[in-house]
Amino acid sequence: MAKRVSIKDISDKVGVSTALVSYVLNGHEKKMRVSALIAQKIRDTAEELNYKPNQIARSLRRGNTKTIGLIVADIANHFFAQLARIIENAAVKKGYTVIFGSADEDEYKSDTLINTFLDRQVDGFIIVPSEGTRDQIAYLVKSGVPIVLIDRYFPDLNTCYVCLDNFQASFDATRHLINQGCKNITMVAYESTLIHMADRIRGYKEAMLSDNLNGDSGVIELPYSYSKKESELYIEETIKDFSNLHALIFATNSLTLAGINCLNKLGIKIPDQIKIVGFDGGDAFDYFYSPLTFIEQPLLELGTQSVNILISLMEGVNEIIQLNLKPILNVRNSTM
Amino acid sequence: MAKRVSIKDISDKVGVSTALVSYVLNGHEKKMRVSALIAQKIRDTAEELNYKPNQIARSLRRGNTKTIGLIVADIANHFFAQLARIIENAAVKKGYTVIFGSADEDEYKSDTLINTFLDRQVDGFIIVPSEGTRDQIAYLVKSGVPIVLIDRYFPDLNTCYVCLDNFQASFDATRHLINQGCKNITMVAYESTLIHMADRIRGYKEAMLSDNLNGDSGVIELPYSYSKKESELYIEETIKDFSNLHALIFATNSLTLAGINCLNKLGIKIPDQIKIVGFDGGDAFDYFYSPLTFIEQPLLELGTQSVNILISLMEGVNEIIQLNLKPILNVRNSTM
DNA sequence: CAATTTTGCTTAATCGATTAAACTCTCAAA
DNA sequence: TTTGAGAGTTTAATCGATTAAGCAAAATTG
Repeated sequence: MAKRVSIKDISDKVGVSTALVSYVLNGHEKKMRVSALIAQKIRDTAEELNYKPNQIARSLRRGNTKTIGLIVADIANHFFAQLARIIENAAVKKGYTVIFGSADEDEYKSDTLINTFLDRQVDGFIIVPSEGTRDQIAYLVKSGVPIVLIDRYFPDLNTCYVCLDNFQASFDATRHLINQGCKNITMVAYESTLIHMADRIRGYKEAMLSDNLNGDSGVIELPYSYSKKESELYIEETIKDFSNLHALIFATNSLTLAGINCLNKLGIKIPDQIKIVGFDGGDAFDYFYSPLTFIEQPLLELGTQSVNILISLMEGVNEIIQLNLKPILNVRNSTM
Repeated sequence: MAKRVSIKDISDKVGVSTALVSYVLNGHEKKMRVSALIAQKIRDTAEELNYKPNQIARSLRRGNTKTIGLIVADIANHFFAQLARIIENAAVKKGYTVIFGSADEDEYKSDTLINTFLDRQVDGFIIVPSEGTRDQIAYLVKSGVPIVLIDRYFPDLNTCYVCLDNFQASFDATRHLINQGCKNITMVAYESTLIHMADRIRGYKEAMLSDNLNGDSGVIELPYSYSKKESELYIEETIKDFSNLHALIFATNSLTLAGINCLNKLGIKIPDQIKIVGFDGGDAFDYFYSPLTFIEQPLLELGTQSVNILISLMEGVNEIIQLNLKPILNVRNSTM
C-alpha cells in the first residue's frame, strides 16, 4: 500500500515545522498568529499533496476515535438491519463511523464483541442487550463508557435507553383483537427474562384481564436457541390442540414468520379461522396473502434518538435519558 | 471514561521496562530471553490489572488496523444484510472487525465512504461498487489498497471479485420459463451500465434468442433513483399494455417486490395469468400466496470467499482471483 | 585468567498528529 | 537605551505499543 502523505511531508515541502502545519489545518491559524503567507502555502501544499489526516494517529493523541460500536442481535434480521441503517445515517451525519457486530442473543458473543470494541477504543456503544448481559452492561456503565441501550433495557441499571413501550404495544394489540370479537387469544413469545419480552407478555395479560378473559388463553414461550424449524414444530404442537383458538399474537417478527408458516402448513385460513397480530414488520408481512396487522416500532425515532443521546453523552452531558416510544398498531387484513 | 490500564502500569508495578512487558505479552519471551520468573510476573500482573492492549496505539505502530471496510448499496436491503452478516462472521473468525457504510448506489456517497475508511486506515475493502465508481475503485487499486469487489465488478479493471454468474442466472431462469411454455417474457431491470445488470439482461436476451423468441418481448429498465412508488407506477404502466404477457423476470429483489405489488394491484393472478421469477430471495418471496421461483445467490460462498480473498491480499498475496459463482434456480409455485 | 559468548534487561526511536511552552525577532514605549 | 509586548515560529512532550540496538553482568571458553 503506497505510503500516505503525512503532516511531515507538508512541513518539509513548505519549510516549516509540523506544528505550524497542524495549527493551520486545524483552523488555529488566528489563535496561533500564523502569517497569512505561510498559512496559504501550507493549505496549498496540503491540497497539492492530497493530504488526509491519519485518523489513527489523531485518535491516539486526542483520545477519541469518532467511532460508535453497534451491537445488535443479528444484522441479517429485518428489524435490526433497518435499525442499523438508520443509526448509520444518523452517525455519519455527525461525523461518526459505525463498527458493528451481531451477538445472536448470546452472552458470550456479546462479551467478546464488547471487549473487541473497547480495545478499539470506540467512543460509545449502542447495544441491543442479550439475555444474561446485565453485568457486562453494568461494567460499561461503571467504567463510564457512554452507552445507550436500544430495544431492551435492564430496569435495575441506570442507563440511557430508547425502547418501545412494549407493554402498551401488546396491550393495544390484544385490546384490538378483543374488540374484533376474539376471546381465546394466545401469545407466542420467547422465554426470556429481558424486560421487553416480559412487558409484551404483561401487556397481553393485562389486556385480557381488563376484559375478564383469561381462562383458556395463555402464553407460549420458546427458547431463543430454537432453530426456525424447531420453533415451528413447537408452535404447531400448541396450536393443534386449541381448535377453538380465536387469535394469535406474536412477540417478534421471527416468531411471526414461524407462526404463519405453521398456520399455512396446518391449512388454517387467516383471518377467517384465526386472527393474527405480528410484531416489528417486514416484507413478508406485507406480501402475505392476508397482510398482517402488526405492531410497528417507530424505527426512525429509535435509531436517531439513540444516536443523538449517545452523542450528547460522549460530549459530556450527564443526563440519563430513558425513552419508551409509542407503538403504532397497523391494522390490516389479518385481524378483520 | 476511566483510564485504561497501559503497558506502563504493568512495567511500573513489576519494576521492569515497558519493552519487556511488550515482549512477554506478545510471545517473544523466548526469542528475547526473558527470565521465566519475570515473564510470569508480567503475565500475572497483566491479568491482575486486566490489561487490554490499546488497538489504536498498536495500529499506529504496526501500520495495520485489523479492520475491513465494507461498503454495500444498502444495509437495510435483505440481500446486503444477509451478506453483511456472513462477512461479519468470516471476518470476526479471522480477527478482523468490520466497519460498514451504505452507498445507496450513489457515487458521491461511495466516494465519501471510501475516503472516510481510508482515513481510518482500514486494511482492506469489500465493496459493492455503485454506478459511476469505476475511477474510485481504480484509484484504490493503483494505490495498492487490498480490495475485493462483490456482486458487481468492472470488466476493464483488474481487481479481485466474487460475483454471481449473472448471465447464467438469468439465462437459466428464462430457459426455465420457456420450458414452462412462456413465449412473451419481459425482464424488469435497472437502467445501469454495471456489468451485473448488463449480464442479467444479456442472459435473458440470449435465452430468448436461443428459442427464436424475441418479437413481443423486451426489457424494461428503470432508474435506480426511482422510489418504490415510482417504480411500481412505471412497471404498472408497462404491464397494463401487455395483456398477452406470459411471464416476468425481475432483476433484483427490490424490483421483484415492486413487481408483485403491481400485479396484486392489477388483480393479476400468479401463476395462472402470469408467471414470475424473482432475484436474490427474501422473506416476502416465501410468504407470498404463490411462493416465488427465484434465482438464489450462494450468499455464504459470496461472503466467505470475499473475506478469504481479501485476507490473502492483505497478507501480501498478489494473485488476482475473480469468481463467478453458479446461481441456484429455486423453482416454486410462481412458475408452475 | 583474559577473552568471548550468552543472558537478561534497558534505552530510545518510531508510528503521525497535537499542543503547551519556549524562543527569537521586531517594534514601540519609557 | 532598556524594557515590554506582540508576532511568528520551533521545540519537545505526549498518546500507547513495538522493536532495533545497546549495555552490563554472568557464564563459558581456550
